[in-house]
Amino acid sequence: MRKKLPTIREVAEAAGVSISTVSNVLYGKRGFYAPETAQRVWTAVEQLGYRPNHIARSLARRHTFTIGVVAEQLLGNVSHNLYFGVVLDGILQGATDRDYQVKIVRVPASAYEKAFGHIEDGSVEGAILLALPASNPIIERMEQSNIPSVVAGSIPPSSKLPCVDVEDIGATYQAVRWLISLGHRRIGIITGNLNYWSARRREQGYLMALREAGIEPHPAWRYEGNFSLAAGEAGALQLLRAEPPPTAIVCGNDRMAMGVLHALQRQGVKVPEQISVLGFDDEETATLTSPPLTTLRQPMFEIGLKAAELLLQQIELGKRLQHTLLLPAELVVRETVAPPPPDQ
Amino acid sequence: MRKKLPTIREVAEAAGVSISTVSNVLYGKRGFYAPETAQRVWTAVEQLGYRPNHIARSLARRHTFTIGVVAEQLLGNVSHNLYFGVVLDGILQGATDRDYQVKIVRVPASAYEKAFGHIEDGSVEGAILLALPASNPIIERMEQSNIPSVVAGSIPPSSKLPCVDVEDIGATYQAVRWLISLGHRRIGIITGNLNYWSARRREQGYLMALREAGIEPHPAWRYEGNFSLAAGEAGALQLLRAEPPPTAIVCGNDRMAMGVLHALQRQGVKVPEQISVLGFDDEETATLTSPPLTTLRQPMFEIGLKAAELLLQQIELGKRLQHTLLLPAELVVRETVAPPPPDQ
DNA sequence: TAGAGTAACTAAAACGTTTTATATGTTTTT
DNA sequence: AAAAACATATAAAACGTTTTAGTTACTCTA
Repeated sequence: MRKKLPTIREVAEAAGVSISTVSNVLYGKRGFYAPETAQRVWTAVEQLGYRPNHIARSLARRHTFTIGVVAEQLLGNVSHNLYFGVVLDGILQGATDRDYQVKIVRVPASAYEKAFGHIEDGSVEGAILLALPASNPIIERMEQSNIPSVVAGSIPPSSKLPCVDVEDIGATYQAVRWLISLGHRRIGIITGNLNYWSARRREQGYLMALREAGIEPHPAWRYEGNFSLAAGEAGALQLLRAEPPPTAIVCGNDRMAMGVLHALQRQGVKVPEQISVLGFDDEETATLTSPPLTTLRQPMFEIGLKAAELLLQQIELGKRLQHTLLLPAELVVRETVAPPPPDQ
Repeated sequence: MRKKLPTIREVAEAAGVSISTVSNVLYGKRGFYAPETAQRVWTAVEQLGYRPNHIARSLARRHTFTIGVVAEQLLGNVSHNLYFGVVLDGILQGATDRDYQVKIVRVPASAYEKAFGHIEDGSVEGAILLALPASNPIIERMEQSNIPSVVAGSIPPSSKLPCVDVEDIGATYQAVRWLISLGHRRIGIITGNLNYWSARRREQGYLMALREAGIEPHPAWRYEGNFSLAAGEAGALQLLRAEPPPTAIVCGNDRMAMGVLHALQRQGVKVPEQISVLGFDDEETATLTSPPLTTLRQPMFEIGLKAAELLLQQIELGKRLQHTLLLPAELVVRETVAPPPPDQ
């Protein structure tokens, strides 16, 4: 079905020159050619619709101009909502800006060896590990290999790989400090899936702020969720059963915060009068909850963009940069946070 | 930085055989080898950690085992919410199932020629056009080329390309018939961005049902949106100003339906008592609106999966299949639709 | 007027594979 | 004992480029 693409040989023939001439004319630089010759080459190229074969070029130049993106899954049960899509978009931007192409490989933990093959088969000059859960063996595999790599999002702290992420700890720490300054003392947390280090880090920031204020975190104020709506609802119900219940709930992401809001509303608990709620991400629909969600905005697109840039830098410099870039999160104040109700 | 990967030549040397022997042993089939020789090859492979270079193989076999995914952007202003991510996940699934790799190329309408180069450079055996707006010149470009292609989602009806999509027209038609059967006569619509044919088709289904029931669509009951929250809000406000206003509003997607719900609530309009609202997509958060959104569920993952399968079929059969696969949408009845209020 | 220099172009090697055609022994058949 | 068949292995061409190292034919220079 597919017509064979014209090759450089056919162009050379059509223009009555050698193939080296074609190549040299096409990419300038080497050698000097008579304008008339160059013209003949160009018209032959035009006429045949010639386009250099990327595979052959890659082989000859030992340069594929392609990076890989490694993700466990773009979406699924552990709904990281739109995170993957947006970060990926940033990566794509960063790569195409520098004329790199992007191959994406899905790495189910169960088939990581096969997936790793798609990375280590010479088709890719480097890879971005996109928000992988700590359980995925591909992380260690990539570390051992000497393929230039950058992590975007969640990364185990043990990893030596350069990384671009949001400033989870600091952002949560600051936000919880703010809650404390409003008068909250009983502050609960619904974490994301702890298999993701971002979830752990957000909890860490929360704990830092609590400890700093001399508040002992209470186990009944903690629920281990998984970033899903349902986890938010379940978590809210459980935290409500604590005696006394928390006056504020910080959530590992917006999705769970929405679940919390929903559950609280059904229980007749007023937000923010009785309980304050804090999200993370700033999804588009965070403006739509009632009341609108106060949350920490994560610069997803930029994470992808910067990760791509950092990777390309490494590739071009030819050495591993030990670099960690933490982008700030922005506190977006809406209406789910207020001072706690007066104690009775 | 990156150690050179071991080549087949080094393996051959280590095993004391020729490179043809290594290749033949590795991929079985051709020739017959003494078990002892084969063993030597395998251990050499093992020891050196040899992995065939995908680029070189592609060149030699005239087969890249790679497909391209062409999208304008994964997300952005025209927030197609999580659509791209989920469909892409399906594509990835379908491709990896058959051991194909996936290259993804972003095609801003402004730079479509350059992007097209990434597809027509021989690096890809076929392409999936992912939910492109009609305005993107890449569509026509792909049609003219003879690269096997499949459209996933939105496609202009003029296109001859095989396509996998949700059954936009039928689903909307049925749903609007249902509204009519409940007693609605004044039914409004907030369309998606008409640059996307899916938006047009949904409107078409709506019009079919209206005309069939002898209802003349009223221009004041129509708002041209763009799939965004804000468009939903704006649309609702405009439709409310009609005299008389519609008793039901069908929306081009859930995002806009959420905007509608929000605006209606602010205006003190009761849903579904005074106005019914219908969405499209069934996002996870559709359960969370108040009241929970009645909507048409679109099988996004499956669209991607089937598109990939169809493309691989075409590639392997070597001919263009003139196939259009429309997957059914499922009506998910929640609480935003009810019979219209009695006329006064 | 020989050598050096230069302008314009090209042959051939290289990239790392697959695959076709062939070589080299050994065994079996006639 | 020659021919055929078989088992095992390999040389070399091919894939479509880039790039290195030339070559050829002029034109200067001394």
